Amino acid sequence: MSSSSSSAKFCFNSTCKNVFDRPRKGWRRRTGEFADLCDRCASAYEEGKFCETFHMNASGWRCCESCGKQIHCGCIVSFHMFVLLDAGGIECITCARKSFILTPNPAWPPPSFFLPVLPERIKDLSGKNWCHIAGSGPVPWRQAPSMFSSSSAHSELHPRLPFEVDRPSGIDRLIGCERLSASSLEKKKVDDSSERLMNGSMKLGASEIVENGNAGINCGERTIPCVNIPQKASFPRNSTSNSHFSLAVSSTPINEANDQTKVSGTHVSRLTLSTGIGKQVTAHNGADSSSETPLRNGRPRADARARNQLLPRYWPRITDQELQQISGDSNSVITPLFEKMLSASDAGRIGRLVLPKKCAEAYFPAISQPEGLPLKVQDSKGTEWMFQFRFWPNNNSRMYVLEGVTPCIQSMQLQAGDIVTFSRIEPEGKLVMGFRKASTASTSNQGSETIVAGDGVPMNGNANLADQASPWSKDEKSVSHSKEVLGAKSSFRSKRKNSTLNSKCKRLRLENEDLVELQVTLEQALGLIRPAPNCVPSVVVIEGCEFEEFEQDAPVIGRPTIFATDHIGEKIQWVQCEDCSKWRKIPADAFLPSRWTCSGNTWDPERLLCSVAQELTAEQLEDLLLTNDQIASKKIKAPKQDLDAVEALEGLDALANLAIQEEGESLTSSSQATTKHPRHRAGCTCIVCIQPPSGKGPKHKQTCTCNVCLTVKRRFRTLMLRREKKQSEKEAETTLNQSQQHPYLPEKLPDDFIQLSASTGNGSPNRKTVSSDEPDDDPSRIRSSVSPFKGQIDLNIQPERDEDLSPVSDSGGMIKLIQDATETYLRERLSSSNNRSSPASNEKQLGGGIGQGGSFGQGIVYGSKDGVAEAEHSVASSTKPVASLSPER
DNA sequence: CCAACGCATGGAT
DNA sequence: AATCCATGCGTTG
Repeated sequence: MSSSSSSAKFCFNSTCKNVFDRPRKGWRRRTGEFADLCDRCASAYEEGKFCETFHMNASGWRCCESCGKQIHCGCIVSFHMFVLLDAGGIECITCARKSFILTPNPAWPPPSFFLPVLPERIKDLSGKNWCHIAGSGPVPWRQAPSMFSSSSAHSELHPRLPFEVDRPSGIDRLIGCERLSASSLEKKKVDDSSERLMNGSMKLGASEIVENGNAGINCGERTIPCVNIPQKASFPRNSTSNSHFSLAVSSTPINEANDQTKVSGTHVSRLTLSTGIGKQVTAHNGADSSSETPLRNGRPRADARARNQLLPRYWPRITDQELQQISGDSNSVITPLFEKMLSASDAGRIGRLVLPKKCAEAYFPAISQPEGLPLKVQDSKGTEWMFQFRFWPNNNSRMYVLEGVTPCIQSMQLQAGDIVTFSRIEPEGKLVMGFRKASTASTSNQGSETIVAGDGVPMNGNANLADQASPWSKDEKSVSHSKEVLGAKSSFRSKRKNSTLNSKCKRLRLENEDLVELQVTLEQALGLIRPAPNCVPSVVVIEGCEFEEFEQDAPVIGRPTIFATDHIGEKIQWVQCEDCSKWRKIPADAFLPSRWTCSGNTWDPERLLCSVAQELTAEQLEDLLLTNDQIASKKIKAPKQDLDAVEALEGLDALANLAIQEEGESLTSSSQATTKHPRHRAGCTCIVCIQPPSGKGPKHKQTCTCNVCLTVKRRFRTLMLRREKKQSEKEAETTLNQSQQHPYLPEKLPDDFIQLSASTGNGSPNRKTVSSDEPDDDPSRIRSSVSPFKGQIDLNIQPERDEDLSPVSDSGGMIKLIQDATETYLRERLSSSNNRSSPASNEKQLGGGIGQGGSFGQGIVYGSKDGVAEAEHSVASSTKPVASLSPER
């Protein structure tokens, strides 16, 4: 756009236009080049008087909320000299540094984006290097806005920057939407800074305007451009509209685009989408800004301030698509408020969604009584839900919860780890709840996936809002069908959460990438498992229930289908294409691979392509899914008379889930524990996830010798042995063993232990049928073990926790189990003279490994059911040893 | 006995 | 060190 740089012969200062022979460097432009200024302008710039000199009459002068210093917030020259406050107003960079503000607008870019850079950026701020700030590196959202701020003065002067192009439309749109009140609009004029926020930022801006309304005006006297490094800005005054900034951004040239990206994480996605022109997207953003504030909620400005402190994890990262889906065709403007990853509790049956305090206080109605009040929330499909927004007194504080969310959660098929987003539709002010499934990869049903780039920013931001590939229609009833999710695979990473997964993290969180959107009943899951070729599964009978056990080779996992009977009474199955989500009819006896697409529909050549419509009408599908769900739930409840059996079922269910998941993608070492509870994993059916919150669910005592526990023990042992065996075999092929006795081998091993090793180590018994109390399952063995662990099996232990895993504190039999298994493992290794690992490593296995808990826990021990699941899972997919259990790995 | 309620606890930030 | 918030769990109906 403008000529400024090197080749320019005219002063870049549009108000000057002097011709010069030897340009002097001014501020850095977004392109990375420096504005070439004439001597006079350059001097002014260098002296920090540029704005004062050239923009005195321009709008955008504001006072620092802290020190009162006046700053021209409307131009590029000084854009980095201040930050926008969420609550409105601005703060000069000096004060900002002192108070560490940079709190992102809730509706803004992912923290990951800016946070890390923040400090540096601040540093840069004082420097006149725009590039650093806007161009090359992440820019704190607050500043970002400034880039787009409009300085009334300037449009005429400067050649427009690329990103300015679209603004007008944005503005129009904004106005059209009536998002901004007259006053706010007016303020905009005066108050550039507030206006220019992009996306989220824009919202901010808007809010600021509304909230502080006068922020900009306060400074009335623009006389004293207080700020530091005046640089020249060049934005058309119109650009003020908040919303538009994002648009503008999108149209920006590459460099600038990049900058933008950095500027606003959230936007990024939008920008991407709306590359060409600001679309509604923009509108959304912009709109938001205006609406977002406390005003709306009738909250005092103080609240707004509080919002500034929203934790990054709650920052909404709604994508354009999501926004569009929410707003549909309407002219509504969506203001993303916040988002939250569902915890096990949130997603459980309790029906209580814990709301981040700050978010609740900032965006939800103020409530003074614990009872709170009913809150109507619309989902992305337009369905309205009524929740009770309330709080519990907690530590002199409050804990806000949304009660009665179960139906909604189920409707959206959400699980722990999924993310719910709260937005507000403007101008109605309605709350909208969207969601983003943790898994994305092939979630065809959603028609969108959210891939998170390394930086944590959704790259193609899609439809988080659910499977509504369709524009929202108020009439459309959202129906939950667990089946719909069956094909879902998880594959996206959430960098955000990664940070919490370090070793220090005792409670593993559900990582998006690990999430499995599988919700199948035991039978469904088992039905998906078929014996591998040439493998005869043994059958385990637990409390009258028979379960196939694949001890030799991992079973084959099939794709979930829904069995039904067609109109002519013929038994069929319905299966959902992983790519297009369409449901296809296949023969009842067909067994599909876990990943199945229309192209595999060999039974119906006419429907080999995803483009071909599905036979089922929406209604039929709904019925089908509903029916399926009902059947599934019945099946689960049926055997409830026997707790143990139930436990087993649940465990197996989880196992099945895991197995299925694994088939889709290898299990990462990280656990799929839900947000905070190690026992909860995708598919977890523990008390929190599937039981009432009372905490009275059945638990297994350490001394429990129920069939479930025994089975767990046995299977785990089997798993370990099998794993070891395989590994040994592998190693044997490539390595000759040298060591005879491992110095760290326990001196004394139970006799039966050895037997066990010998018997199971060489080959798994191919039992046709085994009862849970078969010899090798003898729990007494474990109890009598010499192991330092005195505890009995406690299926409820939290293996993830170091303390639980340490010999000293171990209270769980599972630990014991692990210990035994490990010993077995070592023993076997030794006996087979297959000693490849160094003493040290072995030691680690024995002690450190266990102590670390994380390792074992992740792979094997989780609560009773999970324990079973894990073990089973491992057995089923014997090729997938638990990471930590395998020293060689 | 089950569910739901709501406060308490304690890990994480 | 304070606060947040996920989950536990006692209490109540």
